[in-house]
Amino acid sequence: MSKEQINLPKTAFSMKANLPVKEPDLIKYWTKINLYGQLREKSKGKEKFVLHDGPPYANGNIHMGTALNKILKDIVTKFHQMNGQDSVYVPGWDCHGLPIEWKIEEQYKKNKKNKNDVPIIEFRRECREFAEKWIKIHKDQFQRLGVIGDWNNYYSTMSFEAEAQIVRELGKFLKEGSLYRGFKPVLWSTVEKTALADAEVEYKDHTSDTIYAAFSVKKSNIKELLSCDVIIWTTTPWTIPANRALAYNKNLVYLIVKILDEGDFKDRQILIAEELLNSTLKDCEIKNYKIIKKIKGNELANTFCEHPFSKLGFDYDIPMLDAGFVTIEQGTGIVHCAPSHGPDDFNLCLKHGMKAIESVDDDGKYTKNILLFEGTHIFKANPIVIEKLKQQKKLLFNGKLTHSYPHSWRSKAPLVHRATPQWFISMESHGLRKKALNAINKTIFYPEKGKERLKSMIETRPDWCVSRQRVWGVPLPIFLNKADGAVLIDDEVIENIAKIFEKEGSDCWFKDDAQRFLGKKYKAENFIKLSDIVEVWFDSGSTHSFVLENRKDLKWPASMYLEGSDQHRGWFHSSLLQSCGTRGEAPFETILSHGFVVDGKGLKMSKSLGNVISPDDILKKYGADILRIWVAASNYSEDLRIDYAILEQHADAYRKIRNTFRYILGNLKDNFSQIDFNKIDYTKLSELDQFMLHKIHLLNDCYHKNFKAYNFHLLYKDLLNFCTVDLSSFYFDIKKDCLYCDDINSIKRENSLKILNILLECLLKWFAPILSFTTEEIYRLIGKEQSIHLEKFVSIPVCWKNEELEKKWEEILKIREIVNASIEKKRADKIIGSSLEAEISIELGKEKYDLLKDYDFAEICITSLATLKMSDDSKVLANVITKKAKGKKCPVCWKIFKDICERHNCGFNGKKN
RNA sequence: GGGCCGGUAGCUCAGUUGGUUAGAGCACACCCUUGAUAAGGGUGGGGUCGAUAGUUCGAGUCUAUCUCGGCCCA
Repeated sequence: MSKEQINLPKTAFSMKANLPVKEPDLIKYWTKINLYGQLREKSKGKEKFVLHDGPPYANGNIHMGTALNKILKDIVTKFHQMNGQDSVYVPGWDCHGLPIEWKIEEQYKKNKKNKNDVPIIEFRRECREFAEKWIKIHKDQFQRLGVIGDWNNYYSTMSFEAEAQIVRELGKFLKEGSLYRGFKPVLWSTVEKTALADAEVEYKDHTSDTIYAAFSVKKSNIKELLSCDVIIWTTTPWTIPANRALAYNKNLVYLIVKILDEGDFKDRQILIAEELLNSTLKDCEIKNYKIIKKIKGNELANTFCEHPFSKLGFDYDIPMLDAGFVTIEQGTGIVHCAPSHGPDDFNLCLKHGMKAIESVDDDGKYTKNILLFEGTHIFKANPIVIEKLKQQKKLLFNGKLTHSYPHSWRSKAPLVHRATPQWFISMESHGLRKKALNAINKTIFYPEKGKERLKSMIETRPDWCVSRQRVWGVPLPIFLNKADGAVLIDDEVIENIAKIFEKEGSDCWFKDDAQRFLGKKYKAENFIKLSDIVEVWFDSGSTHSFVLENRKDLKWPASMYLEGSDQHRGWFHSSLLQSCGTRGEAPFETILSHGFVVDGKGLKMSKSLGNVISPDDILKKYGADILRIWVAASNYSEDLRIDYAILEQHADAYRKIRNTFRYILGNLKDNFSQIDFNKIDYTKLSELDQFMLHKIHLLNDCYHKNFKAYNFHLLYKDLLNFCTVDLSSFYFDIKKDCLYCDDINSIKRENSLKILNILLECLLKWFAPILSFTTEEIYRLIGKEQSIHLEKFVSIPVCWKNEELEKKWEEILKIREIVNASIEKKRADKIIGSSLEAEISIELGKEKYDLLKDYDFAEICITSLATLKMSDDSKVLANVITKKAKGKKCPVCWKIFKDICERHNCGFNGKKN
């Protein structure tokens, strides 16, 4: 039969992808051939591109956000590798910190074990094992996504090497003098004499003393304020002795009110927020009053008050400061600030150069820093404060309030905010803020808006608190002189500690004698060894030093940091500060930040909404390549939506791409032959083939332009459109006739196959960074010796660009559309079915006719016959008349001829003569 | 509550310095094909550009307010 005479496509490349089954085999292949090793070997000496991995926390299964991040990193890495660079990716993990401590404590609880009975060393060992366990799990999960990296030599913040380097890095700040001892309020239990983390706090009802206290105005730009008392309301009267400032909100409206009732405040003027007037009057039982003046909040700038106890020795200025945290929910619209006793207070005062002091000791007693109250327990101080306020005629009113209040989850005792000794890195003392802002200016951000975001955070952030009163972390390598409390600053000691940590890790800090760390120069008996640990953001902020600088295969600074947009506050931020403080420059040249994964409606994923999709679900149902398409097709500069409808759409697109490959492979019978692009005899090709080469050139240009701007979603869209519009519905559709029906030795057919070979190579390489598995599957199928990921991008000869030809073919395509519409009409009228049943006549204006008269529109429009006529009307675009073709159908090429099909020389009996 | 970012067809995305009737692909519907066949081709429908008000001869684009959502902070 006729089927034997034609060249139908044949390929081993299955239509069904079956990715969940095939992908793991490809991962095994990559491991077997040591792909990562080969990549490094092959790109020795090439320009390095180092995407430095932001370490995920070694805890819990990966979620969509992590998957997105890793796939984006892999896509970027592969692009640069194929672009001819040595693109190195070393994955890492963040291992110290509270969340892991909690996990271990949780296990203790289950086993009825008391944490305090467990030696620190034992506890830390369990934390380390926990982190190790999750690194192993993550490693498999990340590799399953198709991520290529140095999985055998990953980095971790708990490696001995890392712990040692973190000590050295801290040493630099210590030596410089920007690391200083200060005080910062933390939630403190006076019963357990310990600080508590947020998660260890329970909120329950507590009855507090409340006071309305008066701060007399000392200096102000507003005349009427000079004889006025600023009224504050607080539930912690015991913090009044530590007061240093008053906070207002510049957006509120305030009133000066004269009190007419009998009492301490008769005929005195008070300042409160307009919106809180009524509630305050009611609370304080004020009946008669008069409003004197209305003041806008912003007019309160540069106002200073005196402390209510100023006559008792508290004789300092109390500035009024603008603060966003002042609201009209409760109180008077003016908030009393004691920097040692509240985080808001602390931050606001620090911003204005007022640091917290040690006002209360471990037991809860006032220190010598608080006049009149030294030695008094804060929980017994309220009545004394109230009494003294009364004496000074500064108490407008006092009462009780039952409200939600933090308590310790263990002892159930009420907690207080208490300034404790902490270690800070100063933003100002050595110009850190300035250095960091400078470094931001030199950094390229994708998308650009990231720059402003990071900048505004650095501009306003307070000093960096790097100490934690915890155990699972790198010890703060600090000794204090017992005699005068001075910090020991000595390079030799730091280096000695680092050397010891390098050898055996930092556990020894908690069990060995201090003398071991001090060396021979100092006597341990004269020093106090700190037991604080370094906050984990300093750990991960230091990765550039123990990863980028220490490894020969990497470079400093990194070419790129790539993380979720939350890391402007996190890793981008801490790395920038750490590096600017120690090296004066950012550890990255560019920053790429991506949005968050949300559900199909744009809502965040949560268990309660039931809209959570895990990477594992997708891998099982669709495979990693579909997930990778989702990443590539989404605009990462905003939030990325995902649900099963969206995934289904991408799965459809995948099928289209897969079938594009299948068509090519089928017609090549899986025999790919490498074409030297520069040796193509361009002039011997048909115009249609030349047009395809031009399209390839155009697409390649856009591809590289989009890759350089990291616009993957535009790049992917171009590729997909090329497959559907240019190839499937145009070039492939037309070429079927030639490929199936022309003589195997015909030059036209041979040339077509050349184009298919070129297309296959281009498509494989264009798609390889995204469809890492499928392109490799094809590479295996066509018998390539090496992995696709070892290849470089194609280089397209400039001579393929042919704009004149493009103009002409754009016209032809327009005419083709008109022809299609005309054929469709006849089809709807049931006159014809297949387009080969049609014969068309096209009438063109003179100009177009002259341009196109030699083109075979039967081939272009896939009809049996096409005639061109010149229209009398020169303005006519194209008039098309479609008729049912008369004659008989050639059993080989299915075209309809009046007499015989010359190509197949057949007399319509299905046999060649 | 504050800061920043965003809302264009069912979906993923385009939309230059404000300027014709807001585009593409997919999905959908209908038709064709049965020699890419759990494929392929053709045609078509679908948008008050989050809402309102304003600036302008003219607004998806500029301004204000609101609303919904996200991140960070509190």
